[in-house]
Parts: sequence; C-alpha cells; structure tokens
Amino acid sequence: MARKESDHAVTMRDVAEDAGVSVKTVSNVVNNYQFVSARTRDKVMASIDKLGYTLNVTARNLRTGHTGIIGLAVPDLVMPYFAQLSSLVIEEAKKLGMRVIVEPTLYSREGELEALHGAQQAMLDGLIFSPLELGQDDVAELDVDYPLVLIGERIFTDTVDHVATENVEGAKRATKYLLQTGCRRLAVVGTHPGEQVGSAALRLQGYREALEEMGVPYDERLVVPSKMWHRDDGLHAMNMLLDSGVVPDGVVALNDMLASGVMHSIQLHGFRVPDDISVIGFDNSDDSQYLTPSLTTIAPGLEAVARLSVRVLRDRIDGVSPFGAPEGTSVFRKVSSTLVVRNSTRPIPDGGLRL
Amino acid sequence: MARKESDHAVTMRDVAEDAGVSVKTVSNVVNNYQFVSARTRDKVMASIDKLGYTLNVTARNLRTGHTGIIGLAVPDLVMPYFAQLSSLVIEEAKKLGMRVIVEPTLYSREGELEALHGAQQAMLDGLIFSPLELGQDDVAELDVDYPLVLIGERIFTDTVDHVATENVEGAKRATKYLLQTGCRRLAVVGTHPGEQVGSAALRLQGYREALEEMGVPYDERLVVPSKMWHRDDGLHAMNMLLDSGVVPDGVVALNDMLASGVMHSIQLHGFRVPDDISVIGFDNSDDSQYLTPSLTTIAPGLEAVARLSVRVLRDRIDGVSPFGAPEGTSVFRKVSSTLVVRNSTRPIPDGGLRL
DNA sequence: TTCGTTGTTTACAACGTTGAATATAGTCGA
DNA sequence: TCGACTATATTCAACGTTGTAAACAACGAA
Repeated sequence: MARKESDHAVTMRDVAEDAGVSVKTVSNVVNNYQFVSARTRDKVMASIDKLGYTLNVTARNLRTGHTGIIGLAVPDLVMPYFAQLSSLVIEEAKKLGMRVIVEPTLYSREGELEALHGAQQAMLDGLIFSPLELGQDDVAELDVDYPLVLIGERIFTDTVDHVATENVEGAKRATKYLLQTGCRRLAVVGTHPGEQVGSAALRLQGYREALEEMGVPYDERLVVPSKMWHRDDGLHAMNMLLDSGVVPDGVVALNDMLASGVMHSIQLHGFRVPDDISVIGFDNSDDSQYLTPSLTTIAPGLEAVARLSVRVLRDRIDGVSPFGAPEGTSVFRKVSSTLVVRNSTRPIPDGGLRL
Repeated sequence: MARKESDHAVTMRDVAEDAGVSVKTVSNVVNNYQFVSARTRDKVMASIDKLGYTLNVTARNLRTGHTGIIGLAVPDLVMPYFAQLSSLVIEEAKKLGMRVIVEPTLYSREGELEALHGAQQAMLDGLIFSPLELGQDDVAELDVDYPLVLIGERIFTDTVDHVATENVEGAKRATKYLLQTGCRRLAVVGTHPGEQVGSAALRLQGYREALEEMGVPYDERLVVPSKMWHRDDGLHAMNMLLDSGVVPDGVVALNDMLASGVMHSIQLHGFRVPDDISVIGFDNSDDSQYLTPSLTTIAPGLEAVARLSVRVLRDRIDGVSPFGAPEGTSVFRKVSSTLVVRNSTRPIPDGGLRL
C-alpha cells in the first residue's frame, strides 16, 4: 500500500482561501512573480506549508502549452556509448529544468520513424535524435512540427539543427598518432564495405586521409571488415588477419570493443601490445581504461554533444535562435574529439616523427 | 528550423465542426468508445485525417488525473546491470502503454531522496525505485503519496510492494555448482566486510550456505574483499590472493566484471581457466559471453524483475490489487535466478557429485 | 485636492479534454 | 399505435492552472 488516503488533493483554491487572497496571487507566489509584497508572500507560503500544497504540473502544462519533457531517441540503452550519452543528456537537461524520456529505437528503421512521429502525441517539447538506420534518403521524414536536434553524422540537411562528432577527424588523429609512434603497417578493423554515410565509413575515411598525409601507402589487405562492433567481432577479425599471415605493426580499431577483441587476439597469437603491435580504439568507453594494457583511444567528447544538443533544443523550444543563428537557419556544430594516450601504444620517439 | 508554422493547433472542436458532430463524439471516436455508429466514426476519422488532428495529451492528463508516465530511479545508467534493467523496464512499460522517465540517483543518498520526494511534483503516476544508499533505517521515507515499487533486497518493510532478486540463492547455486564440478578450495571475490544488507553481504551468505550444505569448511583466507566491482578490482583482488601464495581451484566472483578481472589475473599468473581454476560470475551481463573463456554465471532474471515491477505498479495506479493481494497488503515477489553454464567452469563429472 | 505613477492584487476567461447526466433516434413487442 | 427498451449522440461542467486586462492602493508631484 503505497497510496495515502487524501481524498481531495489540495489546490491553489484551497491555499487562496486559507491565506485570504486570490487564486492568482497564490499562482504568483508559486511562480516567483516579482510584484508580490513580502507580507502576502509569507502568508501564502505559510498556507502552502500548512496544507501541504503541491503544484499540479499537468494543469500548468495545459495552460502554458509545454511540459518540460524532451525525448531522446537512441538505438539502445545498453551499448555503453548510448548509455553514456543518455546519462549526460539527462544530466544536462536537469540543469536546465527539463526531464527526459528515452526512447530506444532498437536498431530498426521502424523504431526510428516511430520515435520521430510519436513525439508530438507524446507531449514532448522536443526531440534529440540519434539516427542509425535512417539515412540521407529520409530527409523528408525530419520535417516535423516540433523542435528537433540531430546527433551524429548520418544525415545531412540544412533544415535541421545538428550536433556532430568528429568521426573523420578522430580516426585521422588516431591513425596519425600511431604513425608518429613509428608504425608503418597499420591495419584497420571494423569497416563496413560499401557504406557511404555512417561511422564506419567516416572513420575509414579518416584512416585513409591520415595515411595519405603521412605518405604511407594504403593497403587493402590491412583493411578488415566487421559488421558488428562487439569484442567478439574484434577477436575474430584480428584472428583472421593474423592467421592469414599478415602481421601489422599497429591496429586502428573503429571502436573500443573491437580494440579489446583485437588486443586479445594479438596476445593469443603470442605477440605483445604495444611492443609488437600497437592498438588504438575509438569512443573512450568506460571499459577502455580497465583493459590490459589500458587502451589508447579517441574520446569523442560526449559531454559536449550532450550539452550542445540539449541547449540548442531548449533554445528552439523557447523560440530563441541558438548561438545567434540567423532566423530561418539551422545550427551545425561539430564537437572536437581528443586523443587519450594510454598503454596500448608506444611513446612517440624522442626527436619527434621520423619519416 | 524544425518548427512548422501552424498558428492554431487543430483541436477536437475543429474536427467536430468539420465532421458536423459534437466535440464529445470526436472524443468518443478517439477513445474507441463502443457506441459510435460506423458512419459517424468514418466521418470523424475523415475529418481527423483531413485536418491533421492529434490529441492533446496534456489536456487529457489534466482531465483524467494521470499521465501514463512512471519514474525509474536507479543509481546510474551506465553500469550494464542498470542499463539493462532500464531498457527492460522501458520495454515492458511500453507494452502497457506507459512511458518512463529514468532518474539517475548517482549513488547518493541525496539523489535517492530527491527521486522519492520529487516524483509527485513530476507528474509521475508512480515510481519504481532501486535503492542503494537508503537502507533499513529509512523505511519512513518510503511512506509516499503515490504508488511505489521497490527493487532489490536492501530494504524490507511490509508497507511497500517489493520485487527482489535471488542474491542469496543465486550465489548458493553458483557455489554449489562449482563444488559439484569437483572444486574444493573455493575463493570468493568482492565481499564488503561489515556489510549487513546489500548484494555483497547476501551473496557471501549464499556462498557460505553452499559450503556448509556440501560439508566444505569455510576458510577466511579465501575471502577477498573489494569495495568496487569493476574489472580492475577483480584483477587486483585476484593478484593479491595468488601473489600471497594461496591458489584456489575455483573462484566465485560476486559479479561478472570482477570475474573478468579474476580470469585475467589467473591467466597472467600462468594458470588456465577452467583447467586449473574455475571461475563463476553473477549478473549474466552482455559481456560475459564474449570473455575468453566465456563466463559461467548466474542470470538474475532481470526480465522478470522488470516485468513484475512494472505490472505491480500499473495495478496500483489503476487501483487494482496486484496478484490478488488482500486489500491493505503489500506484494513481495522474489525472481528466481538461473545458472548459465559456459566455458569458465569444468563439466560435472560423470556419475554426478562425488564427495 | 487631483492627477499620474508605480506597485500590488484581482476577476475572468481560457487551455483541450472527458465523466456524468441527459437527450434523441431507432427498434421491437404488445 | 404506444410505450419500453437499446443504441447513439449531445450538453454541461469540470480538471487546476496562468495570461490578460483591469482594479485597487499608496504616494508624490502638480
């Protein structure tokens, strides 16, 4: 029995009556309206305490037309990346006095469309959406009646506000760093052959750009695809590579889970990380520092993603132009990533890069 | 710009006017009221489509007095255990037409109290609460004005509905299983010395009960404490044990993360899992099957926890007695755990248990 | 004294929906 | 044909709050 018996909930009317003022005055007190005399305020406060009044948020919502709840549509809550992102978004929203309903889209196109179209029904003030299945062809679906902020780099359109992470730049930085530590035969694990948009393609692109800039030839045999990005997949992919007799001196894993599996495979094959083969990951997941050796990785700046997306959304909800964007323009922000150096890579040799 | 310009939102009144019926009839159609003639229904539906009407959920909430939103207060969204639980609760709630706001309590007493007391303000119909800091002494805090369901085994009171997991029984089952596979010197990793309530204490209790039942002596030296339960902590704890010259033939790790670290430590010391030392975990986390070797573990039945807690809460919200509990009584359900056998333990020898 | 000014409080009417009670058709047996 | 029923549709008044505009009070300045 968790329900108390309080037949008739206390309303502003009750408080008003008890304090001998009008209902609107109670409302004014509750909302910290500036022109309320100290004496009236005290009287009302006393009555509120006495009667145990709490504001009926639903009634306010109806009157004001918004709820203070935003939606967050992500593929899944269990993947560390999205769990972390959700956590940060909730935290940031709380700072701004908003609450969050997380809608898992379950890696399905259907789920993503449902989140997109159901938001209005769902009394959400706005939606932060991290698409995975929806792509460039679905731009039309994004033309919704409520404030919407996109996260990621899958869809590009200048009609929707957008917070992106540095996929290309991050992978490029990772690859360059390995090259600077002296690696010359760099494998990349987790690619999605044929993919155009999406993290795998973008990260591969970063890898290639880095090679090119550093004048290291691109070698197809060092590119190991893997549809999924679990630890397991990294293990298998790396096994395949090593078993086929190709031994790189470094591996760029397209995320940390893959990196974990890759390191495991390397060790099973009797090589040492980083002495024989360096490994770098992507995401800076919570686990990465607990691996053995701890994993050098790219931190995508999730805090910034969370902070920016929530703020932009809040501004749209309030009818304010975020970051002073001109009327009718959408906002695009790319969050910079950082390199987190740990023990799965060798130090950069004294005297810096030697070609 | 994600906001469309539709000055005046379409309301039931507009639909009613267009269809030539009363507002209440539109409401009846929307709510699938049974006594609406097919012809009227079609007319109204047509108008709804034509005008692009969507129900204003907030207005309904005000009128009906509930929102269809429940709260879920957990320590954290990133820990796989809670991420998984949240995921399942969201899924289950969705099946029953409810939505979930997750409130991370951040491992703090303050956060837990805030979740507990803020729920009413927050237009939640009810709350599912997984306490970690609040304990037996805080029973009074649980006397709230709204439906509340407790998850876990930290607090016992017969005034609040409660869904528990099998901590004692699960650990007992794990321990017994290792004994049945032939282990005789079983270490336990991750205990919290001095703790009375809480997973660590309960799981240790299960370990002791199993030993006792099987007639194996309890040996203090095989009990390895660890405040935190990360992979890292398992590694250190096991290192300490092995380095001190104590080599068990099996390890009961109090969760899967610990087990992962424990296995790592064993391998670093040149022993094999399970040939030299068997390892069993707890939680059946997503990762456990990807470890090498894959981890035998106890699955706590999170799906059942999610399902039961959401259903009990729903019943309370609807004023229905869950599971036919007598009026004025609270419900207590313990979810049974299952043993998931993988490759970190040896098979039970033919002929069954040999003492 | 009177008027304006500033500060404070109030009356009224929404916001968009649904429960309760009531009215209107339609159908059937007597 | 008439009432008695059932099926369908409507009227009315909330739900508890806040925006708008208007009223009131207090106080100097004219």
